[in-house]
Amino acid sequence: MVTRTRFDDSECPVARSVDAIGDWWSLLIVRDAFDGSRRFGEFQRSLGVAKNILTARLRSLVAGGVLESVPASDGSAYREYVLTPKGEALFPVIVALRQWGEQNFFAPGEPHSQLVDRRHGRQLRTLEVLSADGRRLDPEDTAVHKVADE
Amino acid sequence: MVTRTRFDDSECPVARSVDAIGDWWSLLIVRDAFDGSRRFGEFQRSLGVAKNILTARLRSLVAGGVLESVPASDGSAYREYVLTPKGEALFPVIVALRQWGEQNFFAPGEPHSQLVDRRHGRQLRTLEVLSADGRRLDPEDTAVHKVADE
DNA sequence: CCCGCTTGGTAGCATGTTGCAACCAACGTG
DNA sequence: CACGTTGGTTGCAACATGCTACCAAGCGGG
Repeated sequence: MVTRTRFDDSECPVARSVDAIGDWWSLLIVRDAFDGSRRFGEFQRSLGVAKNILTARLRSLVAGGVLESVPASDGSAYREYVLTPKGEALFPVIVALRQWGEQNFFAPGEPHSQLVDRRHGRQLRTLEVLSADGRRLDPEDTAVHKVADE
Repeated sequence: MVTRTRFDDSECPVARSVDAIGDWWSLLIVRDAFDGSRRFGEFQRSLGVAKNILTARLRSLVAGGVLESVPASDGSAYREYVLTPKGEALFPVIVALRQWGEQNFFAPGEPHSQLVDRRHGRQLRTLEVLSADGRRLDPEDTAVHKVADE
């Protein structure tokens, strides 16, 4: 039952996101959810995480509105964990992490799982940060505009 | 001295990224680095993290090639921590987390720090996952293509 | 309906990690 | 050259993690 936020500078959206996700395991759970995992056992086998940890993480993701616990799709009495719309909105986060990993932690030609366009089976385009008028922005082209309720 | 990776499924780029960053504090350090923080004390004041933790995180980020320790820019004998190219490549990750936070954890009109285009001071466009030919992709339009060295 | 296997957990304990506070050395400034 | 600042290190207490054992509720077959 975590009520207090870990990071005090929570007017920053990045800190709130980080706090809402919880920990790295949670992020990998979300990744697996995007890949089609739904059942407790699927997550557990895929991640190799201890069951009590998985229990806690699933619960906190449900509490945070990222996952939702629904009746199993196969008609059994068990439950499944599926992404809510809020959880689905994490898609760019996962993709960004994936692309960063692909580009920085694999030797050329080293095998790794790949996220592809289902329609043509081709790799995705690398994510780009764009301005309102569509220019590509690098970190130095941006600034943090403090506060301002707008 | 962490040699072993925490997550065994490390043929997955997401897991490798997560492992390279280390923990959430590290990600907030990177965020602050994008915002212009360079000195130990700046990170410490901005994050409110214990100094021993900050020491450890800075070291592991340097070891991981995300940050680099350089002589201070003001001519003093102190050192500064700046993003390497690999660290700068985390930009989309931070932006994605920021946008997710903005869109899901703030009431409309609630104040929060904002990342803007330095040229016009306007908000950024929301990140989009695109196929090679430029179509916008939702999670269900993609699939994980297992292994395959290519 | 009963027996055994699977699923989805909980409980207890050892170990690792975090956070806090105190301390400290090197730097910088008057 | 004395004193505040910067950038740490050390030790310890508290908490989180991971492992293993255990367990109850499905569920399937005979």
